[in-house]
Amino acid sequence: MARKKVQLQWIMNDTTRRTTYKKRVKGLMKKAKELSILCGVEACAIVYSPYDPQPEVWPSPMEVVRVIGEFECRPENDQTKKRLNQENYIRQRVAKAKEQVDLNIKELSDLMWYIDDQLKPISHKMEYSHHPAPQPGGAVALTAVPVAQKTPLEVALESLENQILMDTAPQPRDGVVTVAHTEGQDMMLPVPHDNYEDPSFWGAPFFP
Amino acid sequence: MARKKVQLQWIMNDTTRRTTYKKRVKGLMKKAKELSILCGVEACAIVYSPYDPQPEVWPSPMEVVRVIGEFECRPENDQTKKRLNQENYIRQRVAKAKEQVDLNIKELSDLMWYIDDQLKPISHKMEYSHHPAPQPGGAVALTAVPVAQKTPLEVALESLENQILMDTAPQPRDGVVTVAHTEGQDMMLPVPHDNYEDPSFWGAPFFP
DNA sequence: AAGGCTATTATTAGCGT
DNA sequence: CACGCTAATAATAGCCT
Repeated sequence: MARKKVQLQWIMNDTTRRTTYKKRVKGLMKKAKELSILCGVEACAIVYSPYDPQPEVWPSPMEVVRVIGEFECRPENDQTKKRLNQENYIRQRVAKAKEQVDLNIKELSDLMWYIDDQLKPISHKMEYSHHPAPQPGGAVALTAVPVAQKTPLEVALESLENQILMDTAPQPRDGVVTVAHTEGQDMMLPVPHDNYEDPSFWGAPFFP
Repeated sequence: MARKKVQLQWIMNDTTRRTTYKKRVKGLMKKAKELSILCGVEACAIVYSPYDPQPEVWPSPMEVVRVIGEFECRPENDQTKKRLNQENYIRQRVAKAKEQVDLNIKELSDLMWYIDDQLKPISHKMEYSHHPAPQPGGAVALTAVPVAQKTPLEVALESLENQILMDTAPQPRDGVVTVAHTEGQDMMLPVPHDNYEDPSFWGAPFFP
């Protein structure tokens, strides 16, 4: 839709096709995301292509599998109607948001724990006292201190972030291969990060 | 995209939401079809909604199942693991988690604001002083108080939750039909939480 | 190939029927 | 509610770096 109207047919030129693919996949995922948010519906999209080793998906591989499951089982879902109640809605919202926050905090904690673990064999002499291994679900907040303007959580997060980055940046660590993952909900974030190309995975080096 | 720019957030008005849903699902499917034809790639889209007993799919139920099959069988591609090193991974993880937490907190705040707004016309006499409308990005944390064992955030969340439920439960509110939608970001966490069905949900009444 | 940058086309929000 | 009609916004093809 631009400069020239394009015919709905396979694009012969390789470069053009690839470029168009990249642009449109992005646009499609955005549309899916918008539909989901605007109308509060579940949705998923999958696109295979010779341009990416992994299929492009939305909202995430995991969610796709789940949504797919529902599709394949296709049982009458009158359950959806049960949600159409304001009270339940609110309850769910609160519960979900709470879980999310807890999970994110736990993630940070575990992440730090993992980093500590990774650092030990590298530098036994280091003083770790400045950032004791976080206790699942607690350590993060414990580092929080009263500060004007900023919330305790923000302070805690910044502190945690600084520690992690400080501990990590200095020494390059190989052996543990990792990747980024694509995220759904990106559109929610003002920051640009739609370009992560790799789906999830991470064998799970640190979660028990 | 028309007449007026719409914010990326759950549409409160039932009629409007349904109308938008119908239009956008159609548009999404069209986009999927175009992408598939123009670039010669396989793709599929599934959208569940309380408006249709059967999910909206493209290209066809049968094709969807087939495409899905490929996706589920897709083995991990080790090449993707080599793209990023530990440091970048960590940085991204931290940034992501931090953003998530911040967003979730803001969501709770806005949710409370919304509830207050909804309650006003119902009970003007109520004393809202016990839970002042949250200030975007700050109120939640501000309600936190030092408590042993629990983190300030947990306390704040519980407090918020109780207030919301307390204010909501009593009076049934209809008219505002809602549904959940699935969100991505789950894949970030190696911890098991496949059971969360509607993470974020409610677009973002707060994102600029 | 990966990003900007428009000129254009495509999509669609708000209305009216 | 489903449709048709536009005004506006959004997506993006073709170029250039």
